[in-house]
Amino acid sequence: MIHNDIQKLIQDALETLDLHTEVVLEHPSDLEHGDFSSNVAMVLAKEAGQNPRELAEKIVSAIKPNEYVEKTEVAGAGFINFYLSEQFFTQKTHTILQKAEKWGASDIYKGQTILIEHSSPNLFKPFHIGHLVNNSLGEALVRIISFSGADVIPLSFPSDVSPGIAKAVWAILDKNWQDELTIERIGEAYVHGVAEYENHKEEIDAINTSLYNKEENTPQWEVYTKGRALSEKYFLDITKRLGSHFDAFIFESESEAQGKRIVKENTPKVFQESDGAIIFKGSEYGLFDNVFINSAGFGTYLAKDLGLLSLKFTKYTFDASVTVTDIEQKQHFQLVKKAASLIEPQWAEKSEYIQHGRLALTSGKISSRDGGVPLAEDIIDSVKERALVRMRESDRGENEETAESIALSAIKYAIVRVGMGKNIIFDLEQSLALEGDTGPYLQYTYARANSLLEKGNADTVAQVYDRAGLAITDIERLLYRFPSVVERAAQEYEPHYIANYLAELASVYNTWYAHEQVLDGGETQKYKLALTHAVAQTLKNGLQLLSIDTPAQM
RNA sequence: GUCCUCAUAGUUCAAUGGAUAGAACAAGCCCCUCCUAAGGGCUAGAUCCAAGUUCGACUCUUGGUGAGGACACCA
Repeated sequence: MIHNDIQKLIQDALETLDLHTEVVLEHPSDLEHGDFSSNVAMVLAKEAGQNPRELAEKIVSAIKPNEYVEKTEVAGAGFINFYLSEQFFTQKTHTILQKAEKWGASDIYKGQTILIEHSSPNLFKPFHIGHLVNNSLGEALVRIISFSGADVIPLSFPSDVSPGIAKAVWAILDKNWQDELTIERIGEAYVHGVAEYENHKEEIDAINTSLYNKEENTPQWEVYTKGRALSEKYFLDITKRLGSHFDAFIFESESEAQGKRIVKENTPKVFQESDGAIIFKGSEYGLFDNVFINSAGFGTYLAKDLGLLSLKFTKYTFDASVTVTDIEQKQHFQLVKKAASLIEPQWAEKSEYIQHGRLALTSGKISSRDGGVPLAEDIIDSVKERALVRMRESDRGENEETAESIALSAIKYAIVRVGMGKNIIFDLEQSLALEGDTGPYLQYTYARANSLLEKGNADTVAQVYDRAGLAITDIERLLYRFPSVVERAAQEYEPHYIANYLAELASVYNTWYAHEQVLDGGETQKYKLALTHAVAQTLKNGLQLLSIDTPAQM
């Protein structure tokens, strides 16, 4: 790795000067400042009693020459900047083309099995805009961590028993929809049930009890099984449309039974009885008290999540369990994890709960079937329509499949470009635009590059070494960084590093494209095509990690 | 009330304790008789407030202010 090589060069230089510190090496934020930069001189200046710039000069003159380093210079307050050589970049372009779809992969998680839980639906409730956030980030993490060498098991945890479901089931019966049930009607029924709960409390609670107890051969059970099947199919359809698949499902009904058992077995050791319910005194650990088993005898979502955690361990063997959820559940999971640690320490040690921000809407131009939160499908369809309009206006014509891919890319990219913890403001007009820092911009850049490759006979580029005098481009200064960006995203569970990197790469390439004619028939054409190919490959691999397609044309 | 997040151009987001805080959208202007104008170029515009730590703070600490969330039988 070039990073380690340069680190070693500095380390060796420091030793000859009898200086000792950890060498921090980073990419300067500005490409003008070189390819790598170190602040060692500034760190050491005080204890060495020297001016940072003078010390930096001394270190620089002690650095041995290296074939991949063109020049080393002192800049700013005492930074030592490294400029890589033409030879390095030329070889790198070749490496990228050789590695092809493996370019950017690493083995940092090699030998590890990681369970990633995301996109857990509430059956009987529609898949709305919030689920899009969870799915996009969850799916990106699945792909990134898997590309980094882990064996990933994507898992979903559908809620199939809850008072909310009882409300929907009651409403279906109330509206007499059981014989002609559709997914739309289930959505409407849920809204109706919630609204009518206070007026039909006893009936609905009775249905809830009967569903928790799995009382078959009742009208509600029949409606429930029918609705549940429809809901599951709907979930599988929408997640498939979004590009996700799951290797495992654990249902809440199962985790509720398991969680209840564990809570009872650990009362009063870990849990206490209080007002007819069983609670965990989180307040003794700086958290808060809350109910695990309610006074009706059913596990709450705390018991369900505890049960889920234990079921993961009985069903699978893994090194880490990662759960992707909304930030509003942060304290909920702290409580679950604390209780788990008191029962079986490894449950807590091996589990990690990561949160993404909440999603808020600014302008709500998209119609919503239940009048509240916009549904995932409505949003996708509405962006897709925009893409189709754009296609009609251009001379390349309409393409249904490409429009779908563009719509998904606009939505996913808007979500995934933002850092994990932060709330996401969805301005449907702006976030889902098709221009600027968007998914379609990256796809467009790819399609453009692809078009050049087709015209320029790209088959030969894999053998290209000779840059025919072409000066080092900013494109190359970014390209070789891709694997380290992926690695950082994988280690920190932060897909947005990849999104931002790809946007920067695309921008630099587009600038170059506007000033340089690739297919000029001259000496440099081959290398320029090789570069184009390397950019296309990097965009493709990176977008793939974000679950965004790269249409050949658009 | 207690606890947890967050606060950067008009807007939506970037920025491993580093250099002149970087983009995009919106605004104004320019570029298709050359490879995809969903593109490129130029102009203007920001770190909530106050202390502190540090050679260096958007970033760390403390105290404010503002927004969102969690806090007993919904998930």
